Amino acid sequence: MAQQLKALKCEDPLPLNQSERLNSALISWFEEFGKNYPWRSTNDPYEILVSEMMLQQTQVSTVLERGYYRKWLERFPDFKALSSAAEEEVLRAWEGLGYYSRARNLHKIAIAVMKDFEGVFPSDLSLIEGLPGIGQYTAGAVASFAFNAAVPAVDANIARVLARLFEFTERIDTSGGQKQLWKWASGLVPQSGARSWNSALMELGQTLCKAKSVQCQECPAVSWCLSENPLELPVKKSRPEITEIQEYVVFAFEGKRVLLEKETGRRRKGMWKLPERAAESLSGLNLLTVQKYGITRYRVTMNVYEAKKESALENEQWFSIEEVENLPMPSPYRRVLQKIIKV
DNA sequence: TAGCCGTGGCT
DNA sequence: TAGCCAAGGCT
Repeated sequence: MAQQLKALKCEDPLPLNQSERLNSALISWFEEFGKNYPWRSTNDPYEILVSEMMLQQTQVSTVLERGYYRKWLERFPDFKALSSAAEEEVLRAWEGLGYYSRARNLHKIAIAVMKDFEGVFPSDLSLIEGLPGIGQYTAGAVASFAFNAAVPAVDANIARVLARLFEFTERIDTSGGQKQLWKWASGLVPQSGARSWNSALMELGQTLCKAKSVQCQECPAVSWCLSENPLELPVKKSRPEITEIQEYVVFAFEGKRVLLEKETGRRRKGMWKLPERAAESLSGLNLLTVQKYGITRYRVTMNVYEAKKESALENEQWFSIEEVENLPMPSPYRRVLQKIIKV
């Protein structure tokens, strides 16, 4: 049967009968083995959008088991509630998930939905894709999951499955590679049942057709799969080299208040952290603790010094312990404060 | 296009 | 263990 798929490597879409048989094999498998995530048992665009934003570059277990999704929906149950929240509270609810622009964009989307769409999330793909923080994947995911629109949604899982299914040996992290994957995905997505189809394909990549391991003998698509060595696919450029850097911050605690600095740049914007200082200015101060963490392509060693008589610089403010608990703070700094003052 | 943006789980 | 990876998007 793999030969039949081979014929359509160049010619898309798949011959109709093959496409339908693959579809029904996948759907049957998904109905039997697919996991019942909370966002799979709702049609609410808001609940689905929240899950999609949280799941960008983030594993399901993190979103689910650490309670982010449930707590978010309790605190911000719909677009209206989210739109009227302060950004600081929105970021605090996102704390620990990383990529904080996702939270700021989700907040902006809620405001746009209330202001520009009369509180109703648009079902039109191009309107969805025009919202901040929503690209081709997330637009396709929300359109198909919430509205069952017959559109593809190629995430890392589906990209891997398709690259193997079609033995695609070119790089997938280029515009050409992406274009090919989306073309295959468009040809395969059924006119009715796109919601289940996209879920099933994703689930396959998540459970059987994983990056580092495969279970082809369990795979419902094995008869169609052209890949001889699935673990060698997909092909991507390797990650940039990790650079070690030092970070020098102060823990200034006076009159039961802590000095914090607000991030204003592109990185972790809107989050509060321990104030950064030049290394030379710290001589003579007591080194309280050292915290190592990674961020993007850096391996950071954070050196925390105990400051005396510190004065607030630009973007710096004093906060009580109670206030600190409600401020959004990147995980490494929260960890340090927890060690020092149990916040 | 390639670099950037966080964090934690997995092997 | 240390690198790899994850329901990506923006610039």
